Amino acid sequence: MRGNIPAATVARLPLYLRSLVEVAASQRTCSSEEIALLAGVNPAQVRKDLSYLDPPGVRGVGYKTAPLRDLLRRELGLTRNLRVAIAGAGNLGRALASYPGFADGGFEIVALLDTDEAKVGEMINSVVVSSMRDLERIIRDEGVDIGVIATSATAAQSVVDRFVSAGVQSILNFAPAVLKVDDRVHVRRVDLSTELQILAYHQSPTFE
Amino acid sequence: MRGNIPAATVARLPLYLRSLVEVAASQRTCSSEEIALLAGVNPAQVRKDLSYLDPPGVRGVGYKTAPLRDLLRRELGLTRNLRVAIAGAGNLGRALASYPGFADGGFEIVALLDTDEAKVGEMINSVVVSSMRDLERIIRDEGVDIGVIATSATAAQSVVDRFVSAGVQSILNFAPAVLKVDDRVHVRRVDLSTELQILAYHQSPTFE
DNA sequence: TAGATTGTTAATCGATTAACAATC
DNA sequence: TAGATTGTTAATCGATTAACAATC
Repeated sequence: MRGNIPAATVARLPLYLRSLVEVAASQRTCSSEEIALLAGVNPAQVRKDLSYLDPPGVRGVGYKTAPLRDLLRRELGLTRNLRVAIAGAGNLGRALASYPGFADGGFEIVALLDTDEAKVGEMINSVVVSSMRDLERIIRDEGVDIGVIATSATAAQSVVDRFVSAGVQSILNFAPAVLKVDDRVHVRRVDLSTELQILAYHQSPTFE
Repeated sequence: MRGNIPAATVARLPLYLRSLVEVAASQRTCSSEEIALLAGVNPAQVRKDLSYLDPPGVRGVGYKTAPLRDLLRRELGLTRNLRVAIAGAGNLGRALASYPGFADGGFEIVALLDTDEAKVGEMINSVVVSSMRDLERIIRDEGVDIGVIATSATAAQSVVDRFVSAGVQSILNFAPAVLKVDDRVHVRRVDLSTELQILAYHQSPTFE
């Protein structure tokens, strides 16, 4: 049942989970149509996506809200309290370390690393900045599951190489760079300037 | 020629542009294979995508680097110096205001808004924080093209409604919420906790 | 039973890519 | 001319969604 869920479906599961958390407060069951409305997708899409997970759905009634929410949490691995290290304690790294959505989702920021020794020892949202030199030791000692790259584009590749060598298999990359990694490593790219440029396209004078 | 470019193609243009800026320093021409390697996509994809733009390609030789770079800049609308307002001067809003990739891409942050009057007047990267109450006036006076939502999820919908009413047609949403807007408005969602949750999926014990 | 909604199939849609003719 | 690489077609692949049988 696992491992063959399409990537596009996996990417929508967090959206469904958010919708269910919202609905769970007031309803014991909810329909694919309600979930779809909150998630901004097609109801058939919701049913198809959920069907991969053997969901607690009852024909003619809907999905049992709380059990479906819990199923999604389990499937996404959010019951495991994953440990996150952030490389780069610049403005972005600091903002990420303080981002409430991370802690809410069961993620724990266990390290914030920077090459600037002047920043080492500084406290940001109850995480102490460590030296980038200690990256390997920290990953091992802290049992880091996920690495976040909030460094410059030039530093990004070497940092990700060190993360991967030390055993980190999941990377969230905020640096404006395309990282080259082993096929087994999962990289997700969040590229702020790319996003703005895509919006800029729709602003072009010739458009519409 | 414009307006019928597939969304998936548009989303890759910034990646090609970045590759070309890199290559332009040392090469007068470059092949689809070189661009593909740097952008992390298939060479046929590159040729197909560029073919929508009537590119400066020469069979047997490659694309003329500088003209192609400039064409991409024009197509993306980066020659227009677009004006950006950021709603929310929390950690994320501040980090965005200071993000070098924005200024580099020809985007100008012209406003940073917050409901907290204590923050009003504060200076962040040469932008003064304004009161959220003045949103409509600022959008008009400053000629804002793109709105960035860096508020809480609860405030996001009302802020985007005000942006849209005031004439902003392009929105970059960092709030963990699905915004409901008119079809003509372009919204791009950057959801940090969703990205982490997708990575978490690949960390699940049952996976692989 | 009538009404509702899931689960699933099959059709549609769109995006990716292999292949190759055009041509520098 | 031989070699290279674009531009484009057609095949493939995968994702979305309409439709409906199953069933509460």
